Amino acid sequence: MQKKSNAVLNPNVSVDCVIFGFDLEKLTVLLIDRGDAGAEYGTRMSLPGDLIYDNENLDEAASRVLNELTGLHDIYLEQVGGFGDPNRLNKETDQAWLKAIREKPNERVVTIAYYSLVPSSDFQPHASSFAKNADWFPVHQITDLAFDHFDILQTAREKLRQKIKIQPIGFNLLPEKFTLSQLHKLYESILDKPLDKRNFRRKIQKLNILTNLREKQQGVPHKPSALYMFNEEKYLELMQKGFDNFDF
Amino acid sequence: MQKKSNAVLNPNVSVDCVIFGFDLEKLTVLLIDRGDAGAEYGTRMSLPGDLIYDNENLDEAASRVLNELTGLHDIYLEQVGGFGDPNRLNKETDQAWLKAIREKPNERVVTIAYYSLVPSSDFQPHASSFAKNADWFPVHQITDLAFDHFDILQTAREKLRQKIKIQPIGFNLLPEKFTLSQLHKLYESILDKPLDKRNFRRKIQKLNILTNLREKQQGVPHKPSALYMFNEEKYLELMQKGFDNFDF
DNA sequence: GTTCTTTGTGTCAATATTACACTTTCAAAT
DNA sequence: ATTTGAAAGTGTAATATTGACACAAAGAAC
Repeated sequence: MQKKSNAVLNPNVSVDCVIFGFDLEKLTVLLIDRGDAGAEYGTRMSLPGDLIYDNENLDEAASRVLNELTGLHDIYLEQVGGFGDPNRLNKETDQAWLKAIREKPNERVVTIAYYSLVPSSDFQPHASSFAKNADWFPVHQITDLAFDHFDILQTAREKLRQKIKIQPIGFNLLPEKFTLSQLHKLYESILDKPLDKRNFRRKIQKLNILTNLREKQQGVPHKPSALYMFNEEKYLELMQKGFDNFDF
Repeated sequence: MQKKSNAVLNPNVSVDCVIFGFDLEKLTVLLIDRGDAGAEYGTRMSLPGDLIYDNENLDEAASRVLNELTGLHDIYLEQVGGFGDPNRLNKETDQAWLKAIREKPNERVVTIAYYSLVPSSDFQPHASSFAKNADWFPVHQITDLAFDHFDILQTAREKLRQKIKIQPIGFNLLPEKFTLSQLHKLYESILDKPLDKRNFRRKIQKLNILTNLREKQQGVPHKPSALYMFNEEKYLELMQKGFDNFDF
């Protein structure tokens, strides 16, 4: 899934990825610091993205961008949609930067945005040899980004909110073993509103898609929590019975 | 909103529109018959679409395509997403047709799909001077289309199903005055499943977004139905109170 | 053993959902 | 004028879901 031999970049179409993570407290996004001097901090940061190759489809292009940045494979990916304002690349600071990296910096580029869900534990920028200028940022702290990426981010958050009400994809953001409190916080972070603890637990338990590992957290300075796993089998059963609403 | 002066077509990006209608019985789609001899009936039909101009954004391009075909303005439009398989235009019959109409028939084209909702009464192809080769087809009858348009259609139907559970956009498919039975059938057509009459009525009435016009149908050979209008004001009130689920 | 912190649990009232059948009103036909 | 056919319109009871709410239990740190 690296750059393909003989493949040519299409000058008019790119993909951009909103890579969501969860630090067990807040929803985060993986951003790249372009490091250009002219731009202010906010607009210096951008989503990872690239022009597409002429022999790859859009999902493949998004997977590639994700893989080139993080080294990860088989990550949850969902399309957000196309963004194609004719002036989306025309901010001065963005133009300066494009001139440095693109053969044809003035081409109009329509981008297809994706979001992906990565267990933060699977990718720690500082420990990795990839992507020295990439890092996780809490979504709440982000107020501006390069190009139209802030807009893309907000749209991706909205899609994620919608999606999680229909499918329990949140598990893709958690380590394999997790506590109900972590899951609770994750739902609150995504939906951006508080959820009653007891009601949340009742509801998620009734779905019957969690396996209680009968294991406890170790070394926490308070009552240790039970650990759970997502049970894909039971989830698929549930879906077959025609379920379509998690509705938290 | 006609072709813009000095504007140039982008060879790599198009829009395609899934234009939904409702004949008061079934959900329909506006398709174009390319009329090419080589292709079988199904694959001869396509969604209306066009390459984008370099100075218009994606929504504008979709509105333009819709307007050029139907003459209509201010129509409900929603993006479905990007479709970009490298081989999406490579079926033989499609290639033959592209050679007849495009300057560069072999260019790779990524398309951004939209769906729109049109009250069928607002556009009758036969009565119109536009689009002599376009017509409404019941979505259920469609088994194949040109390019990847069948795939696009199915994705658009799914998006519409999702959307109507969250926002009462169905009114865009009905004439200004409509009966509860028509609304009922519309929901059944979109969700593709039967809904209990009494429960449907109770639920939609409780939302309190309909105005009873205190008028009756004329000339029907059975008990005439009361006529209703969608009340946008009350709908906006409802939304502000933080409502997000119609869930039929 | 005291303190701090987080886990984990139940009930009740209000609301929402589901399943289900008969009467009414009109036009058309006789 | 009466009958017929066809769709409109209406209520209830049983069940399930939601939302609001508070305190005891478990462990680590001191």
